[in-house]
Amino acid sequence: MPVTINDVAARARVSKTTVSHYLNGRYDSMSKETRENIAQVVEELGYRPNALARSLKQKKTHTIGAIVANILNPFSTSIIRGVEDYCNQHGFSLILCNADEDPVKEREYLEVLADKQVDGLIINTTGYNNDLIKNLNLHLPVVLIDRKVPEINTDTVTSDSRKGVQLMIDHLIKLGRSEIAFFTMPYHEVSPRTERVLGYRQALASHGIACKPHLLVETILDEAAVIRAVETVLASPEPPAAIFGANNLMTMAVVKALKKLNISIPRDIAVVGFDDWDWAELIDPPVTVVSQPTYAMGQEAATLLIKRLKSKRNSRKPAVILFDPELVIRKSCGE
Amino acid sequence: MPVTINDVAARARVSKTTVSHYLNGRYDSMSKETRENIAQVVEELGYRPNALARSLKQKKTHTIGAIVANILNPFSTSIIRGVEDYCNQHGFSLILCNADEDPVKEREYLEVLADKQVDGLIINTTGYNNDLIKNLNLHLPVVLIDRKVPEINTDTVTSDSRKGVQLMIDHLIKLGRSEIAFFTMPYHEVSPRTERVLGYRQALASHGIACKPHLLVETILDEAAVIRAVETVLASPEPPAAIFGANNLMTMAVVKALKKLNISIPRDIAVVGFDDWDWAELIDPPVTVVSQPTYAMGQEAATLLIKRLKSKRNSRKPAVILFDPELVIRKSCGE
DNA sequence: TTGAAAGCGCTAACAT
DNA sequence: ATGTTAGCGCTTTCAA
Repeated sequence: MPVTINDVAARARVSKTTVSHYLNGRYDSMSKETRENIAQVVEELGYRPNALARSLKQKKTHTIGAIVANILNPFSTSIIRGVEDYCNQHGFSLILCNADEDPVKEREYLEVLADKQVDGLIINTTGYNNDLIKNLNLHLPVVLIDRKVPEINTDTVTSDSRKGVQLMIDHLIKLGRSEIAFFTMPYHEVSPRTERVLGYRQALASHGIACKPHLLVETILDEAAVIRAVETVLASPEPPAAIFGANNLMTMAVVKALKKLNISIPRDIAVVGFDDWDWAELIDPPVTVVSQPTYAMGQEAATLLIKRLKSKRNSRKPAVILFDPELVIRKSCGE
Repeated sequence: MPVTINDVAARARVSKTTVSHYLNGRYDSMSKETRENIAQVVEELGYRPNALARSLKQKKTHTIGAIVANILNPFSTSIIRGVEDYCNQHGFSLILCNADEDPVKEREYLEVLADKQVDGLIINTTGYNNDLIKNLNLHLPVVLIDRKVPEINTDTVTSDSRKGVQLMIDHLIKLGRSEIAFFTMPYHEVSPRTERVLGYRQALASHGIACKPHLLVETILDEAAVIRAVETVLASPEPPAAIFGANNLMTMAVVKALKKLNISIPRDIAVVGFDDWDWAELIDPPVTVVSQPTYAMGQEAATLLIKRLKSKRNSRKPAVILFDPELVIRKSCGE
């Protein structure tokens, strides 16, 4: 049986009230002797307070729940590192959940986290549980990360997708590659995807180029599916001079597909993408990307959340923080 | 104020005992009417039981804590996916923590998880908190993953590092590359690292080759440090024909270093590594590796833990599950 | 400076 | 089939 506050109180011959005071650092309201006495007993017994009991009473768990869309994506893990570091520095624990791009799983996690009475939530949402999230947000602060949801009026941190796409399209056109295909996952409902598609159209328009339907390709992130999509677009009467992947996973899938089809990058076609990651430069060829400051985004999300937790009443109105993406030029366009 | 079991009881005009029975599915001990009545009230009020209160009483949280050494490592995340899937399927939540290779952080997380009364622990340990882990293991089941600790007598799942290294060395020697450098992170105390070094010596010995001290290089996983280490070994009187990275991160660091130094793989030197990951084949050149079945290892760890949680008394004696690594031949040796 | 007592939201004997 | 009661381990008035 684990030792409880009663055991400590008994051994130290004081009431559990006093022990509680000690545990909560209210040393001024007890004699030096009792304090040292309790300290010693705690040490002897290896006593640790039961966080469940404490939280039940205090109605605070000092715990934040985070749900990421896909833990296998370096984009997510890098954000999480930012969240985590900030939480740690400020005395909060993190419960990390992986929705695996599955709205059902996401819903379950949202409920479990709420049931466990987390103090706040950081969510990289799938976009299909807005009702629930809005509801939870009535009782606890929520910060949305990466994917914003207009109908949920809460702190959001994301990056400027349209600007990012524009940067890249400008770059490609400067290199003379104006026939640009954009490869995206199904994008309805999911904000950065929608915005990147929008950004694609707008950026082309800004160069006086019309968006050709066959160059805007929507495919799931399945190896075979991407290969088929690549083959199709290359076999079209007007094949592209570059393929732009909507995120890192799509970009890698495209590179894989091209390799499998024995098509040389950048000789036969250029490949670029949204999102950077540690070993992007090791890819053959090192791939030119638009990079988001993921770690900083994670830190910012945690900052916003904890600020809200510390301020008595929900004072501030929701902030939407937009980070600036950056062009990282490597070799996949023949630069 | 969130709604409690009392609110439900009041509205349904029954005692909270009956509500509790309802919540726990003991429908046989209540009339159809009360059951439906309660169901409706629960629905109306959007009631969800407070997991904290429930756990405090039951002394079960149905939650497992997992600590990984480094969440940025695809090796860790893939294992976690396995753990997670299995936990989900069996009604357990997962609290995931990232020790970031830092024993101090690891210790904090171990304590937080224990304080939160998790039912069990899955740990990819740094190797520097054995005392604490041993202690926690007195009260709750622990499964060690990847890194085993002889002094902690508990379920462990790992893979056969020595066999893996042997596989790779055999392969290299068959290709005529018998001067093999082994690049490892500092390895004292950390079992797979120690075993891989041991495997390296033994595998060389099995081919009648002595281990040359300058070819066993120990370096931290820092970009500059690895570059220096690579330069040093290449400048030695007897430079290697291949470099073998002790894990995926080290292998990538070596590839990066070689690129920076403008040394061609595999023409000038071969590079191979332990651990596989999704985009290893996209690297230039696609790198030949020894692969561990990470997802299955995660599943197995969760299986062992949950089995122990379900069996009344700690019956079985600790199992040590050894998975078989596999050689994945790509192009980094000029195959 | 210390303690008694109530209560956080739930479950589980034990009645009835 | 339903309710009364005690209590999980802690914090927090309120009194002494």
